[in-house]
Amino acid sequence: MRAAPLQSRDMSEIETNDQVRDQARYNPAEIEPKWQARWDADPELYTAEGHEAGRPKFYCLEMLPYPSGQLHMGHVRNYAIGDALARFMWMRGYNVLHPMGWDAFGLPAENAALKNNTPPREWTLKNIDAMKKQMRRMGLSYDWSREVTTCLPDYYRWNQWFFVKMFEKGLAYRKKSKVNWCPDCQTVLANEQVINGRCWRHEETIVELRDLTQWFLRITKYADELLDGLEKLEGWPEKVRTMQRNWIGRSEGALVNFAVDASVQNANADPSTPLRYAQDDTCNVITVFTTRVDTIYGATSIQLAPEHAVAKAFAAEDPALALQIEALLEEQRKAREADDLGGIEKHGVNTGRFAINPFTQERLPIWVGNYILADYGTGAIMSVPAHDERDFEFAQKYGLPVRRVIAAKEGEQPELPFTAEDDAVLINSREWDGLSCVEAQQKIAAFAQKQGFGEATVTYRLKDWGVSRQRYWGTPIPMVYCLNGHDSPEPGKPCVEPGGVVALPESALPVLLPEQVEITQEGGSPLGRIPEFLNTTCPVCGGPARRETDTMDTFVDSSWYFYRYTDAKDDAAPFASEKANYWFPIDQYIGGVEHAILHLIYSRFWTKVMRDLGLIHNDEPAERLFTQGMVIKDGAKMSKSKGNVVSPDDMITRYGADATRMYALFAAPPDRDLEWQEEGVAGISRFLGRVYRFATKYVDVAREGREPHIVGRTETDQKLLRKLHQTIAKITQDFSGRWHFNTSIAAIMSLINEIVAAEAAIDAGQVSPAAVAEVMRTLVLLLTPFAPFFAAEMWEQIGGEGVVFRTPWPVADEELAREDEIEVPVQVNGKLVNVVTLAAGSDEAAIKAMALADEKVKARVEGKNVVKVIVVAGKLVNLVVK
RNA sequence: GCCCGGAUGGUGAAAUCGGCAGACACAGCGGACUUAAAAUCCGCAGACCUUAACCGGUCGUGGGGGUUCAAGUCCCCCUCCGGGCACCA
Repeated sequence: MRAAPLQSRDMSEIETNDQVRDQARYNPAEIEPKWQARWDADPELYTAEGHEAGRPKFYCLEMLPYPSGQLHMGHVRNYAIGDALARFMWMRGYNVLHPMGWDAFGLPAENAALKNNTPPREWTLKNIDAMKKQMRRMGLSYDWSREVTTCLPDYYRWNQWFFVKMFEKGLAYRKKSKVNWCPDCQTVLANEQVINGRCWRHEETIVELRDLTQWFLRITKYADELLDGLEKLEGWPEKVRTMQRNWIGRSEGALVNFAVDASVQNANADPSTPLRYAQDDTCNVITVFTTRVDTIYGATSIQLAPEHAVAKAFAAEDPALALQIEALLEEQRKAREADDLGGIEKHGVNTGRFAINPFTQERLPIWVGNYILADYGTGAIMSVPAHDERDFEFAQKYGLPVRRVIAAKEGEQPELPFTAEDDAVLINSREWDGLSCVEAQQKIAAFAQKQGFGEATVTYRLKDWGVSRQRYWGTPIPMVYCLNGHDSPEPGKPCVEPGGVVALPESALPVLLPEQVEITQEGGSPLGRIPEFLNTTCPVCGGPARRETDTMDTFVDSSWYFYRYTDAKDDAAPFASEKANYWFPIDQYIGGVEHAILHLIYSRFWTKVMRDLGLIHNDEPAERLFTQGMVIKDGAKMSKSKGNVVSPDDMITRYGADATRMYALFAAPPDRDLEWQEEGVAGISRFLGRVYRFATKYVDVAREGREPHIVGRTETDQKLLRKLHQTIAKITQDFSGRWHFNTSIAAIMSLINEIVAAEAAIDAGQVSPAAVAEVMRTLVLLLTPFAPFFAAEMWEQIGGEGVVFRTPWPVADEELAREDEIEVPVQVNGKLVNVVTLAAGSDEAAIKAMALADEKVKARVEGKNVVKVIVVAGKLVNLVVK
């Protein structure tokens, strides 16, 4: 399918066909650059005003892209949606903030540096330039005066500022732990960046676990607030809220201490030892986490994760056991890599040791199980086979006793394991017998706490956010390690303990990323290889110090960028509170669902931290969130590897930006996946051509008709205006409701079909110029959010005043839109028989009479009894006959 | 296994509150214009049966049941596709 030939009218005069010569061709290749040049020359065009504007504000935001250098169709779709909304809101009289920026730190710049020997900064800025050109070419209404580029010091210095603030509040801390390591990225990843055991950027790459000391942000401190806040986010898709709920994974339960049996080992075991976690290395007490402490009388063994400290301690004294535990560990590791942790068969080893149930004083065998996760709860459980499916499976396999402690409902004999807890009642639990499970959970936990060997607790799946990255192209973490050793346990050696870590004062910020750096394949904190960067002085004692060489996760950048838009040039603060408080929360955030638990949970956390720092008032960043569907080609997501990528530039060259954008909105509702079909873009281009041809033909009529003369309306006038106002109403409604722009555009097409059908009537003088003028003027306004170049050109041609997208959105006149006749389908026994036409507003009796008088209906009813007549006003009539 | 989506003509889809299923397009077919083609304009178009043709009829929104005067839409069961979570104690 080729585009319409981009020839001018002059050329077509060579043709002999008069009709072709009369009709001006729609030529986006001429129109779009012309308007783009005018708009680019007017930096004020899309500038959001301050709060003094006196109009209601509207913050419309699309997720900022990574500057890869190329827009893809997903971007086009995302921005076409956002731009339509922003333009609509402008026309509705809102003070609109519609900014754009660049998520400009990250690994691809380093990879490109290796490949092309181009410094990351240069490569990135060049890409930004190229993509900005593409965006301008698309005609997007961004306020470029607020552009944010996260890799520039005027932005990332505030990342550092926030980091120091968080450090001071105890929200940023260093700890050694098992972390996810991507061998491809050569760096650590946060939990959220590991998808099914693989790197979020490398689908094929299995993430390894390494023990490293890393910086963490205490997102878990806000776990409950992040969870509870989801309830109030009614403008967010339920899907995203559910994903975040799952991710936070709040679970109420209890910790209980089981003393390791002193008669076998550890004579000092003391059941009242303070509660401890698996990571601790003393081993005379095992703390288990359970959500079913009510079943504690049914516990028949203790199960430890293979990595549990107590298991390790036992292994240290027993080489055979050590080998077996090592094997279990290896199994877990393999299963994790195969992404089938749930699939491995449960088994374990008996350590030969015992732990004492503090409620019964019973000795329970201690096992190490391959199904126990070290990183959830305490890494140790009490096994209650009667009331837990996994424990049951395990107990069956090893012949461990199964002891029932929950009664079934009366009359029921459910099989074990019996896991229900609703109105079930305890048995075989001594003084707790007869209590409901829920009651028992509370009372038993309270009792354990009173006795000092347990407590009620809450655990989360959510872990603190690991933000250290062993990479160059990111925000330097603004911390130093004092070599003088003040606060350090061993003077003269680098401080690695919390006491020796020093945050840089605000005056020392930003810590600039050095430009002259050798990027190597190995990664691994290249900053450590630059002495000028590494060596510094301690801001506390003035002695020699070493800088932190890790950089921050790039998700830090995107966690608060949208606040910076409100005050992008501020060099005294990340932003002025007053400005952020005017614009926030974001009224509409639009982006892909792939960020549901990455960016979207981090930025909610960051907002809460900023609120607690007193910078802002809002609890949540965005009032409403919209997640658009993917762009598909030949049934698969567009990707280089599948070779099904359609280039936006190519589309724009062939069909124009307007047609490309409009197709992205027309081909499917925005929340669904969209199959890209080039024929469809050609169709939209044809549609615009139809409008163009019609409009240019009646330009003079439209101009003349602008003079208001009071004349009676002809019948065709009425008809056209009715359709026009119905269309206004339809589109206005689509914008405020479901955003089904596909139907909005269909409505405009339908309107054009009717207008073109009336062409003969117009030529015959049966349509008044005023009506033609109103129709044309309004039609152009309706097209503005979807095809801004086209609308601007048409607006100019028909003599519209001012800038088309600052012209008020048309208001539907209900009176004009009302049909004077209605068509009422008549059914007999639910089957359509005929459609009768009658005056709008006819009462039920009139509709019924009309229906019964219809010949076809009569024929159907002949000789039968009309049992019932259902008249639905304005909808239909159904006769029930026998 | 659990939790969300989704399944409608040859294709993308529409039907927003239970009321004419298939709007609007794409592809296709027929016609007009043209020496011809492109472009453009007009028209046809769910499937099947019946008919020379008109007329007419039956079926039809993944499958099966139900509620209702009336179901793509509500209820129950099932299949398939996409996404999320998953030995989370």
